Amino acid sequence: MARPIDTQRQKARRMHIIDAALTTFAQHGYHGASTAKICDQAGISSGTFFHYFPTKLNVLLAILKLGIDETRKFGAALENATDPLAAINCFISRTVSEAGDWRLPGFAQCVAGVMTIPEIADAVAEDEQLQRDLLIHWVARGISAGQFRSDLTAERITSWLLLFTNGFIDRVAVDSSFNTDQETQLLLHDTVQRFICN
Amino acid sequence: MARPIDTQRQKARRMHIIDAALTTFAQHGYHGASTAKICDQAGISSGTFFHYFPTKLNVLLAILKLGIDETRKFGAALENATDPLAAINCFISRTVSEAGDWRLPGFAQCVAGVMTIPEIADAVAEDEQLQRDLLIHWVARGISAGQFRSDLTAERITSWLLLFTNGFIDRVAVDSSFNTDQETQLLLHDTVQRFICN
Amino acid sequence: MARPIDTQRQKARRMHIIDAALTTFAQHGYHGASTAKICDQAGISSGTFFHYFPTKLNVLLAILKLGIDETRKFGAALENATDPLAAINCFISRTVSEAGDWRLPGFAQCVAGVMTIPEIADAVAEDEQLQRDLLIHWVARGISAGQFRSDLTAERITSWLLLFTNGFIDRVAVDSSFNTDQETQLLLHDTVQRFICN
Amino acid sequence: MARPIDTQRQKARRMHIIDAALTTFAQHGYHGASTAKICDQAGISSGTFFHYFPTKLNVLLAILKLGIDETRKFGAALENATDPLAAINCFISRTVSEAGDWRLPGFAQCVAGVMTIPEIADAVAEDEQLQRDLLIHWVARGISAGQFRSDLTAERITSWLLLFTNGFIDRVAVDSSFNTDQETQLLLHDTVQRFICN
DNA sequence: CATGAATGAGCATTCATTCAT
DNA sequence: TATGAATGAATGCTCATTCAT
Repeated sequence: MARPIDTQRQKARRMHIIDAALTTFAQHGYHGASTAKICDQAGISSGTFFHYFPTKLNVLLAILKLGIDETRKFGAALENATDPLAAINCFISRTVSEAGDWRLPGFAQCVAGVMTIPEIADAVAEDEQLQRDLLIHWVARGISAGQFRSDLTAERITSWLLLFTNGFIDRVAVDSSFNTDQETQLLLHDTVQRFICN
Repeated sequence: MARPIDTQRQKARRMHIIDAALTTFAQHGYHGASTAKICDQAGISSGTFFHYFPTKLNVLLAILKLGIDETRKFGAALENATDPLAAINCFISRTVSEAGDWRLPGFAQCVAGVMTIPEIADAVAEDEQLQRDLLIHWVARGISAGQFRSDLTAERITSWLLLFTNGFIDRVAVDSSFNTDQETQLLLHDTVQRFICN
Repeated sequence: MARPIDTQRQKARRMHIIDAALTTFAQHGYHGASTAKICDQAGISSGTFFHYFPTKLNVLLAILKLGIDETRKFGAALENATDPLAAINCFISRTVSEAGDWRLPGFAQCVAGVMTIPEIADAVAEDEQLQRDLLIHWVARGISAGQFRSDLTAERITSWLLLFTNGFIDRVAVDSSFNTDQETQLLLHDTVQRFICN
Repeated sequence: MARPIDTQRQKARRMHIIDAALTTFAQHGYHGASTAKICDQAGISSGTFFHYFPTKLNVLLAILKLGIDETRKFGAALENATDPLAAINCFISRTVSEAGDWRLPGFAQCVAGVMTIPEIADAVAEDEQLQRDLLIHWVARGISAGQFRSDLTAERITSWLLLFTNGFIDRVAVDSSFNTDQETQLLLHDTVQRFICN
C-alpha cells in the first residue's frame, strides 16, 4: 500500500533533523556535535539520522544548501527593484537579520572551523559567488547611474559589502555589547552608505 | 639544577612547536590537525610534543597568548602617540598586516571553529578586550577633540572598528580577489575614515 | 481462513526470495549480502523479506534444506540401481553437475565462511551425513561384490569420494582453467575409478 | 635514545597478533572475529592492534602473505630434487601436514567465505599460482621422463593435484572421521600415485 | 631530555530486525 | 499481505595522551 503523502512527513522529518543539527553545530561546533548529540537534540535514534543523511558532513552541507537556495530565491525576488541602493540595503538587512536566529552566528563559526574540508569550501564558495553576483549587478547599476562612487570597480565594492555583512555576523557572535537591531541601522546608513555613495 | 642555557633551547623548541602548530592548524583546522601531523610538521616525536605542552589545546592557547602579548606590547608602544586617528590607523594597519602571514586567516577560521571550548572563548575574549581597551582610549580622545563623530558612543565605534578588522581578515581567507595591500588603503582611508570622522 | 491458492503464491514468492538470496550470497558472501541487497535482487521490500523468513540466517538454512531434500530424493531414486559403480558415478556426476549453476561454487564458499555458526554447521553436517549414508551403501555393496578394493573400509572410501566432489566444486570456484564438463569425465573415470577399483 | 633492538620486539609482537588473529579467524570466521575478540586473544588493546595493522583486513592479508612466503621458500628448497614423484609427494605432504595445526582448516574456510573481497581473491590467486608453478615444473619433468601419464597436459594434472590437497584440507575441517596422518598415506600412494602414474 | 609503542575512550556508521500503516 | 521508516546494538577505527626505556 503506497503512502504517497509520506513524502510530506519525510520532508518535515528531514527539516527537523536539519534544525536539530543546526542547533547542535552552533552550540558545540562541528566536531563537538557528535551524531549522538544531534540525535538527542532531534529526539531520534542514530539509525534514523543515517536513514536521512548518509554522513554527518551531509547534514552540514544540507544546511548550507538551504542557505544557498534562499539566497537564490531572494535574488530573484529582488529583480524588479528600481533603486540600486534600496536593493542593496534590502539584501544586506535580510542577510543580517538572519542573525536574529541566535544559532546563525554560532553556525557561521562552526562552518569557518571546517572550511578545510573541500566539500564545505565548495558550498561556501557557491554561496559567496551567488551573493557576489546578486550584489554586483546592483552596484554596477548604481555606478552607471552616478549614484555610487566610481573610483572603485563594482567588484571591489561588492567585496567590501560582503566584508561588512560577514564581519557583522562575526561581531554578533563575539561581542555581547553588539545589539543587532540597533547596529543594523548603523550598518545600512553609516557604513554602507558612507562607503558606497559619492 | 637549572642551566640557563637549556632554558634558551627549551624556549626555542617551544616556539618551534608553536610555529609548526600554527601552520598545521591553519592548513587543517583544529581537529584536522592531529598531534601526529603537528609533530611531523615540527620534526619531533609525540613524546617531545607532550613534554612541552600538556595537551593539544594548550598549544592553541599558547598561540593565542602570544597574540595577546603582542597586542599588549603594541598598546604600550602607542601610548605616546598624539593624533587619535593616526594611532587608530596604526593599530588597524598592524592588525591587518599580520594577515601578510598567510597562515593567519586560516588560523582565525580554525579558532572560530573552536570557540565553543570555554578556554578558547576566554582567551579570545581577553584578546578582544585588550583591543577594545586600546582602541576605546583613542576613540574617546578623538571624540572629545571634536575630530570624530559624536553621535555614537566610543564603545560602539570601537565595536565597528573591530568589525572592520576581523571582517577584513575573514575576507582574505575567503575571497581570492581580495588583495591585502591594496585593500588596506581602502580600509584606512575610506571605511574607517568615512565611518569615524565627522 | 486459509485459501489454498495463496499458499501457492506464498510458496512461489518464498522460492523467489531463496533464489535471489542464493545469487546474492554467491556474489557477495554471507556478510557482504546485506538483507537490503537481497531485497533489491528479489525486487521486494525488507518487510516482505522478514515476512517470509524470520532472520537472514534462515534463508541460508532454507537453501541448505533444499539441497538436503534433493539429496534425499536422489538417494531414493537411486535405490533400484544394480551396479554399484554406476550408482556412485551417477551420484557424483549429479553433485558435480550442479556446479553448472554458476552460483553454486560461490555459494559453497559462502557457506564455508559461516560454518562457525552452529545452525549452519548442523545443516551442513546433515547434508554430509545424507551423502555419506547414500554412498556408503553402494561402496559396501561394491566391496562385497569384489568389484572394489577391500583394503579400505567403506567409510574411508566414502570420505574420499566426498573429498573428490567437494574438492571439484572448490576447483571450479578458484581455478579458471578448470573446465567443468571436461574434468567431470576425468573425475569419474580416472580419479574415482582408479581410486575405488581393484 | 634510539632502541634499534626494538625492531625485534616489533616483529615478535606483529607475529603474536597474527597468531592470535589466525586463531580467532579459525574459530569465528572473518566477520565473527571482531577486532575486540582478536585483541582479547592477543592480550592487547585495540590501539595496539591498529598500531601494527591499518585494517582488520590487513591482518588476514598478512597471514596469507606468510603462507605465500613459505610456499616460495619451499619451492626453492625443492629445486635440487631429482625424482619428480618424490618432489611432488614432498610438496603435497608438506601442504597437507600444515593441517596438523588445527587452525588451518578453519582458517581456510574463513578465507573461502571472504573471497568476494578483491584483495583476498588476489592474495589467494597469488598463492595458487605459486603452487601451480612449483608443481607444474615437476609434473612436466615426470611426463617427459615417461614416469607419468602423458594423456593429460601437465596443467590439468596440476589442477587435480591442487584439487586433492585443497579437498583434503576441507575434509579435515568437515569430516571428524578423517584422520590426518592415516589419510595422508592414502593421499600420496593411492590418490596421487594412481592418478598421476602410468 | 627525547622517543615512540601502548593505551582505551570516543565516534561515525552499518545493518538485521520491528511494526505502524 | 506488503511496505519502508525507525530502531539501536555492534563494530572498525582514530587519536590525544601516558610512560617505560
